[in-house]
Amino acid sequence: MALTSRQLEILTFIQEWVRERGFPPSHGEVAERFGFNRNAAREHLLALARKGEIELSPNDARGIRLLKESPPRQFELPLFGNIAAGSPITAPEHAREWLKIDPELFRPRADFLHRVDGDSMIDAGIVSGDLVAIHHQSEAANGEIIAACLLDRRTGYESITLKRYRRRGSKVTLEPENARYEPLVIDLAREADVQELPSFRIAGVMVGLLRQGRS
Amino acid sequence: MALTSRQLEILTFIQEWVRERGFPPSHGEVAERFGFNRNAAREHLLALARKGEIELSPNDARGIRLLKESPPRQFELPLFGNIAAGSPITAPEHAREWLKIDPELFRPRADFLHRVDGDSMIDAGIVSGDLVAIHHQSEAANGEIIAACLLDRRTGYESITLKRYRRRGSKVTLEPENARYEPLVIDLAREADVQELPSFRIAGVMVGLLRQGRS
DNA sequence: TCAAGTACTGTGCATTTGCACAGCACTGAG
DNA sequence: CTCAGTGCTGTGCAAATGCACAGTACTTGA
Repeated sequence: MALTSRQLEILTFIQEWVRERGFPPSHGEVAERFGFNRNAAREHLLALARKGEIELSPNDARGIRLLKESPPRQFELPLFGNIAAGSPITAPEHAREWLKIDPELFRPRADFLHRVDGDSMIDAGIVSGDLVAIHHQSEAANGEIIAACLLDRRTGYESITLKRYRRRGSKVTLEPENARYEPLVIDLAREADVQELPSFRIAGVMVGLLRQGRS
Repeated sequence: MALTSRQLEILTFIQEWVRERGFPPSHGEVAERFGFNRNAAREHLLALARKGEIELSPNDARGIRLLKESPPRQFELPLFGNIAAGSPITAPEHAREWLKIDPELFRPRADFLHRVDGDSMIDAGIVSGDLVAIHHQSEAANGEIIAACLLDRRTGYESITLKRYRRRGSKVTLEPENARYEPLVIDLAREADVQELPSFRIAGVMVGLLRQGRS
């Protein structure tokens, strides 16, 4: 049986409510949202139940179950910007936004996304604006693309850049994938003593890429 | 913080309850299940909230949101291979596999994924093995990257390739993004009469890209 | 030994909630 | 014209619900 436009409005409201809060609204909350009586809300719910859209559990507060499109609560991944103050830059609180994407889509699991800025990795097929999926780990194998976390000692700000990682002894090379850019060389031994060079740590390794757009 | 065995029991109970009924249990229902006081249930819920397993909405009946575990059903997209018999190649039945990814992650919505084979689009940052998200539509603007569906009249097989689309009058050019490859030119006017050239249609336009892997 | 955390019982209370019953106005089909 | 269905208002109530406060008992790490 087809829904009226009013009933569809109410069904949509319930679906959104469940997605945002994890539990269904009460009669009163439906009524408040649409500016009508609690009993009107109840009758709408009964109508939606008659039409097979929802199931009502009698006498139970918020006893609404969505039947058709099971509320698609999805996995989400935090997207981080380039710069953040303090430690650690990849804490969930610093997330700019959350994208609905299953972390298990990547192997190993992705822990966060990082938006690429610039063309320094273009020869690896990574263009500006791409979202790189990162698995959080503090070590990497030679040749892997990593999210490197660089600390500017003067300002105290951390920034994340994508680079290909190579290490020989205490010398770490962060290589761009673009002939027009120079590799960054960091000596971990010197780093330990002197406090002048930008400190560096591995935020994670690249496990995938997401591009949103037509080109 | 780790959960105690009792807390895990209660968390599992809530998860099962939500899966079976579509809404969370009340304090009293938790208490009834385990045979203890309503207030004991409340304290368990507070503990689970402290430990980040759930989120409690104050003063709301059944105001429990499950944070960690997410119910199974997610949006999925069909992944098509390169070659398929008969028409239409992008029918869901022909899907090789389904990936858990939200179609609404892309704008406009993605309808299917296509695995890229070869390096003909490398200058657009699309490498072999990438999964290209395609929005199903039969027309495209000049300069857009499309999934072109080519029909081999001799064998009757269709194949999908990714190309940049340009049209001048009845002449359609499908351009690779790699200097080492030649564009494919199709004359729709001639196409209509003669039956020798490979027929072509637009399967959809590219709306995004997904790469699974470290490089 | 002390403090903190876990794991309960027990009481009481203001609010919320589902639900029932009584109406009213409008619409579209038979 | 009638009837069923939709879409509301308004009142009232018993039960359910979250929550605060007061206790008790056990365990565990400092």
